[in-house]
Amino acid sequence: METLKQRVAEAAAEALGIALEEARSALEPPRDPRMGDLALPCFALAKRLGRNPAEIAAAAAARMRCAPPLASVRAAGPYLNFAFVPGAVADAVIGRVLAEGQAFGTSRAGAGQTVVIDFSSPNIAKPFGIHHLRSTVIGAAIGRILRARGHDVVGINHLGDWGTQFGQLIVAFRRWGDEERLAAGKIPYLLELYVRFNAEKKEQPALQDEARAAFRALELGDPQARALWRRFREVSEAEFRRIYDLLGVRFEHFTGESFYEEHMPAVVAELERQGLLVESEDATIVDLGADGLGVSIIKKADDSTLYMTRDLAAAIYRFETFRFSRALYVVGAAQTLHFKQMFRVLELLGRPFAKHMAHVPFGLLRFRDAKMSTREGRVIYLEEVLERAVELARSKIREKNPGLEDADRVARAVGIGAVVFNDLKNRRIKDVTFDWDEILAFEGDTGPYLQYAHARIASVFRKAARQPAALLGPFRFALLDSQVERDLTRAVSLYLEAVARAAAEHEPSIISQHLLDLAAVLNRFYIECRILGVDPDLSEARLALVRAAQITLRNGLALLGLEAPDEM
RNA sequence: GCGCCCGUAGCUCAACCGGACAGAGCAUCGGAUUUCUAAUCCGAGGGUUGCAGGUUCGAGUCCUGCCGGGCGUACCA
Repeated sequence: METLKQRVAEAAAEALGIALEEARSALEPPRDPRMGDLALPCFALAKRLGRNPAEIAAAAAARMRCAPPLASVRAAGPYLNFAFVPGAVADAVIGRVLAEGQAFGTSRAGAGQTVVIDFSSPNIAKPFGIHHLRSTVIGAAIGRILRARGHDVVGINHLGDWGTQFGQLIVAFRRWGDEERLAAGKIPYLLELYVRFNAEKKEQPALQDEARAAFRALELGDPQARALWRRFREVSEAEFRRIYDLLGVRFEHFTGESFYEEHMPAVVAELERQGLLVESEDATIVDLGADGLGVSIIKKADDSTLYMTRDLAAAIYRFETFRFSRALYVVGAAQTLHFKQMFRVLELLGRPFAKHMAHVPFGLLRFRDAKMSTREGRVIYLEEVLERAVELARSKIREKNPGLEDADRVARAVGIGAVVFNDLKNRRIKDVTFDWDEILAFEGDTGPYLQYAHARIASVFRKAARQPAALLGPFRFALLDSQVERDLTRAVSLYLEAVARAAAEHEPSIISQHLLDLAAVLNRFYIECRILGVDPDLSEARLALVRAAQITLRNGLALLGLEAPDEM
């Protein structure tokens, strides 16, 4: 495809009298594929020459020699549209996809660059709720996308395992807790204690002081407090790992905030040494008023730390450990100010790597009845959502494909795929409203829709009793000149661009949207074109085409964290 | 109050550096299955892109103001 584009750029540059590079960068795939394979808008040139863009396009079209692989050059208003001879695009793309297989879509663009991604990061002792899905799934997808671009990716789960809330839990457990019930009830039991604490706090405000004191003791290393805290952490981690297994999410580092505890004093001392610390209202702060960022609290009035202190220590630690060229924080948009403050404080500390850190925000999860407060114990467990989705997938399989071997595995892939894709489908900054019907949908723009398109192609190969690997060519791609066939070829070739953009923008939805488009064309093709039982050359060419589309779908789904079963 | 984000069809959303008639899914209605899985496909209706200005050859996209919603705004994360 690149060489085809190069050929057009050369011809266009000559006809228009512009630089080759200019022509190259101006060439774009037309929005409507019926306009051709490439288009060159003449607006910029028209402006420079002070002439009408449509005239320029018309004149250039008349002047251009049109030799294969170029089939036609047409001026359409201010656009110069190019179409290749039938099969030219397929020749350039399909063979490559078949040869590269699961490497199709990967590159070495980011080779030698380490990217650390902080994502998921749930709080221990609390349920892994549906609201943790976003950071987990978006962060994991960005990690896989960057890895596909050749980056060294370090995924870090920055567990919320430190802070006043553990003081609360320690107090609650001492007052009302029971080890046996903890062993049996796990996180829901811890949640129960947490909820009770928050309820009783309303009657006895002194409890909050007690909790603060308990956290203070924890920070000072009180053995009893430590032991309880360790217990909470164990219980939580075991449950989190189970969820990550279901989602297929892996971390290179599974270290919570507490890990940075010992690194905090040095950071505070350095802030002090550089004269950045100010006492204010009994707390210790960095004043960022000059930057319009308010104040950043480093230590509370009682000298205990906050998450800012820990995040600063973590950032420095991560740079010193990984020498990252980029550090990403996949954290909700509500924390934008926190990260702006943090990056600024690091700059003030004279850490140049601050410029290579970025907050990758995403929109809030909201609920229709707006009463999903963890403090009140109203939570939707992610595991429950996943289980329901898998159960629904299982019943669909019973209905549509009763003989399916491996139905359990497929039900898991499809059910979980539906939930995961639902969160990656739209631009991450959009808020999402939790809706059972939507998250459990298997039709329309959904994960199962993509998986279905993939499975249909696998089914064709089964029917033909052909091993995809035995598809050797040469192929007569010139036979693939209907509109759907060209559209499908185009959708496959545009995948590369989608991955590149998704990586650059840290935006998995660009891939999601492209795959939806690809699957839609593929399904349309499937209805309109017979693959088997037609002229042998045509059949081979179509097999190659759908195989390429299938590989592309599978690779894209893998980047998003979805499996692509061969049958469903 | 101030700051940031969002506002596109009844609902949920697309629309790459501003560019060719703003596209999908859901829902509604009507159709397609002796042929490779109907978790699919085809068709129909449905839009003053929140409002008002501005910049530009050209604005859903950029700028200003306003309206609506959300989040944040000192000892939670």
